[in-house]
Amino acid sequence: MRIGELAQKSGFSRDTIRFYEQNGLITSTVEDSETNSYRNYKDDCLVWLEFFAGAREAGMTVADLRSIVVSTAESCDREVARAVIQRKIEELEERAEQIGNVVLFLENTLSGSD
Amino acid sequence: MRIGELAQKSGFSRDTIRFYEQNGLITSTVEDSETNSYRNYKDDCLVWLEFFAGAREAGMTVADLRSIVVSTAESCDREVARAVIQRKIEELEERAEQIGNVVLFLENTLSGSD
DNA sequence: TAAAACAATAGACCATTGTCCACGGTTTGG
DNA sequence: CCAAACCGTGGACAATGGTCTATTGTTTTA
Repeated sequence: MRIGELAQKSGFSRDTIRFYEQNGLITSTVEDSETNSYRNYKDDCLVWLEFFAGAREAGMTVADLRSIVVSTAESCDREVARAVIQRKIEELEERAEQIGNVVLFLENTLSGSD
Repeated sequence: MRIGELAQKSGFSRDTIRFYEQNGLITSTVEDSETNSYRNYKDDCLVWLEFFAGAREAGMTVADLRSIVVSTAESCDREVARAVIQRKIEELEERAEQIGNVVLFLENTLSGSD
């Protein structure tokens, strides 16, 4: 599919998709046979983008996402991928714990304001 | 206390503390009686900074923190403060949920890579 | 009392994460 | 066939969250 369709389906702007592609988060192909230079995106780009949306919300950076994408690439060692992802999971769990602490602090602030 | 002590105790750099102060996250006083223009920070600045450290980790922005600080100021209506903080708590809980989703996706990626 | 350590201010500078714009080429609908 | 809609590229611009430097003044300490 072309970028417009991918943008529409994923909810990201074309600019953001190009930005992500420039940063190695997704890849596309350009058919030599074409007279244009339009990029073609496969369905798995959409799957990744859907993941990215949640992951960014969850506080992962573009660099984090790139490390995950790279680690899951064909060429990559399964164990390496496993380690990278496991590390990210741990970071997220730490973050979730931190959120719990902050919520407690805020709830305490609320009850203390009585 | 002065900025150096606050920096040492809080773990933030002096620059960051000044940045936070410029952005209304903490306040200080300058004694007229002093020959210098050194700022004095009260103990509650340290409490706030400790909170900020966790809150930033949890994904809250400086603007978020300012809204909380402002809402808890003496001059502010208790109900307004309550509403602001309650809203932030909800945002954090949404974020925590999002993190849960991302972790699931990643765990799925791991098991799918077998 | 002199050097070292500390402080204030202002402004430059940096990475991150996009967005917007101008320009020129391509495709598509009517 | 023509206009509208689409695409690519490159570069400017912006907000966020700091960091670093230069300059000048103050305090501490040996």
